[in-house]
Amino acid sequence: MSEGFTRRRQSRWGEGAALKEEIVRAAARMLSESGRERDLSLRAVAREVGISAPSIYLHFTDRAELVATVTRRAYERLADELRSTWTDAREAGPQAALRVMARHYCTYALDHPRVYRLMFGIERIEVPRSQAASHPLWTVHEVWTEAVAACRGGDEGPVASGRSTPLLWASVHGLVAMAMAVPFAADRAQLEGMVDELLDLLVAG
Amino acid sequence: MSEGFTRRRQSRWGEGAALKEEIVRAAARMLSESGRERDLSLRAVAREVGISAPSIYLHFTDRAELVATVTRRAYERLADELRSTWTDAREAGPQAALRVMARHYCTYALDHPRVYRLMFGIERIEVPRSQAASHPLWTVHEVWTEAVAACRGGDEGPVASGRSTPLLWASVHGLVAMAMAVPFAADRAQLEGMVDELLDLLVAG
DNA sequence: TGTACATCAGTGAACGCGCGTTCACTGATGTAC
DNA sequence: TGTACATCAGTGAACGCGCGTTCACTGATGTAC
Repeated sequence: MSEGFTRRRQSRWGEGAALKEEIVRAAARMLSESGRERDLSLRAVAREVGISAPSIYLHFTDRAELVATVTRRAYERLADELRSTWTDAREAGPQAALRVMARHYCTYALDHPRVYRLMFGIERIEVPRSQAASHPLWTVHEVWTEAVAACRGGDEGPVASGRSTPLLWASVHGLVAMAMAVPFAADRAQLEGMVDELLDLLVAG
Repeated sequence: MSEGFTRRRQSRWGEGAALKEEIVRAAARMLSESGRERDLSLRAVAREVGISAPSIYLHFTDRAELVATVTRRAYERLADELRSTWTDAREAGPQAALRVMARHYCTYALDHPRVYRLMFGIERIEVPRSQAASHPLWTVHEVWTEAVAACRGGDEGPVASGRSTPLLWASVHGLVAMAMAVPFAADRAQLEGMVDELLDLLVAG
């Protein structure tokens, strides 16, 4: 708290919660953008917002709660983007819309690798059974399910009915995750081609 | 370096390199097993081996080099396991062998999540073009390619020839990575079922 | 067989770092009279 | 309109932690004579 650093103005009475919003947004921004920090540190977030580190404790019980909040937002945002992409492309027919949506999914992942990693990185954050049903992951799942269902029309299709969504989603995830894991810059055009091919095979037109 | 802690015996002359091997093995073990540490720390590895932390610098220039060495080993080991699985199952026919191999791939990932994450986590470690060709990743790729080629026989099949290996591998990766990312314990039987289904579609029998 | 010396394989203590978190506090904003 | 007080929104300094890394060193193992 010393040198050229713009300190945030204190909120007015009753508006203390505004800071909570600023904290979450700053954390999300830091993950999306440069993300200089190894992970997401309270002190770095505080610096970004222009407050002292302990102020975060006015709104979050600990680091884990902040991370959980940011993660939940990320799921919701991804689901929103997918849904609107799909809705917008809907008039071109379900297959085409699904294709556009899957591409958008990849773009989102490639554009926000740290955020995507927070959601789908290989590091399970166990959750009690009671909370599992309300996990924000399901909002993303729901969008995929709707899109896939619209394509299948009835109950036929190359994949058994209950499995087609997870199979499709996980496969697309695999393509983009592998592209991001491999130690060379991702070739987006090639990735798109493979996603298209995958869709052709899994939800035959 | 204080309490009940068994210190390693010093190597004899000319056998200093033995320690290097011990360090790498300890690091790999720690990743495979409990992995209490957030990541892999030099001090934790030193504790495990029974040496002082600075001793690591006798064999590695820095932390990054140790991690790189462990990672390279992991790729090689995965490739070895896949190759021998495939070879062993070969007599049952290429399709069946590929299936067994893909299952083994999933088992490896589920059994060594931290190691798998080191190899294929969503965190690109950029590498200069010159080293890209010799990246240990290719040893794994090679095994998949051979297995897929054996299944396709000629040039026909549902997927365009050059893409079938990456498509298949990345999709299987997606299934297992998603199973590991989701906040509930993975259901191995269900995963196997999906892998089978995927193989049926991508390398039609 | 004994002793001085070279070399190898390591160690202990310390550095500065950023971290999550706690604590007693300050200062700004509002309210009662 | 002024003043004492309550309450809210935040802060500064400190804690203990484990980390990667550097440095000057020690002690064991071998060799020359």
